[in-house]
Amino acid sequence: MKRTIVIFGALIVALLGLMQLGKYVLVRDTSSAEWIIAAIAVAFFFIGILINRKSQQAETLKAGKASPSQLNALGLSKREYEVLIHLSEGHSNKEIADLLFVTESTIKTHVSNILMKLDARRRTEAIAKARELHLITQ
Amino acid sequence: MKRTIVIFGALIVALLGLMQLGKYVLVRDTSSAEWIIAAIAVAFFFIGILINRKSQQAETLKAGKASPSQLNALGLSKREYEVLIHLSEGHSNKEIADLLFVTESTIKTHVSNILMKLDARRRTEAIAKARELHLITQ
DNA sequence: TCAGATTTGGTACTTTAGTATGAGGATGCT
DNA sequence: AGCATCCTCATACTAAAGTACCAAATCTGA
Repeated sequence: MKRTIVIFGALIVALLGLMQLGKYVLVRDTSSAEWIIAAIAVAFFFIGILINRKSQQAETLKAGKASPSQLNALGLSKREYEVLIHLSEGHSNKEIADLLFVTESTIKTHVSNILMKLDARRRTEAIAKARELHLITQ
Repeated sequence: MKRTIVIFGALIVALLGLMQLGKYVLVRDTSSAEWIIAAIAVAFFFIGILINRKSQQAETLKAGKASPSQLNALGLSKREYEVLIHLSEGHSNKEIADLLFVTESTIKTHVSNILMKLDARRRTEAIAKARELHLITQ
């Protein structure tokens, strides 16, 4: 999260720098100014998507209702809990990977760790145990 | 998804329009050009957030859709329902087979039928849907 | 700032799950 | 008795899941 702020700050600085550059370019060549503005617009468009994506991941965590102490007792990390939630929703490893913007490999690692920590041999057993422990609501 | 493309296209057109406007403004006053660029950047930043949020809302909608319950309506047989219960308890096909004194083959057939009738692609998805339909308690 | 935990990702396998298809016996309804 | 449905089981695959190790980049708490 800290890194996001740093990156965003750097982008602001970069934008200001571009503006200083623009002072000399814009007055001379109007057609190239169009491209610079377009680039800035597109860049910020995607930055908006990225930042929003980050914050929505945080919301997903808050949505699940498990106390940090509970997770701590089991040794489940934040990310692992997040995967566990998607698991209980019936998603495949590939689907979870796409939802969290990582590879299927990563999800397999997380799932393996979840199974170990919940002492389960299958994802369905992990879901059942998580429900018993009230890690999952509904 | 089509609408997203249309919206994005409209934004591009709007950007081009702004540029045409910029041709007359920028060349005259350089300091105001900075503000225009900043405004465009900020605007696209939030547009990025909005579009991203729209697409995520659509996914959420698809996920939550409950249809009329009861076994009969779904066409689930008694035996299939029995298997479904064991499924939700986290048992493997082999374990369920032993619990019900039949072969794993038989359980596979039952599970396949359950998946078809619940319109699920995985046992975990079937469990999630069965829970939504209150076929499974707790 | 440094160690330990977390997150991510890969390769190479083994094991379960799930699909498609067919088929015989049991059951219930008319 | 006849027909539909259910339950059972099998074979032969394909597709996911899961295991075991390893490795590197990040984060976090002292």
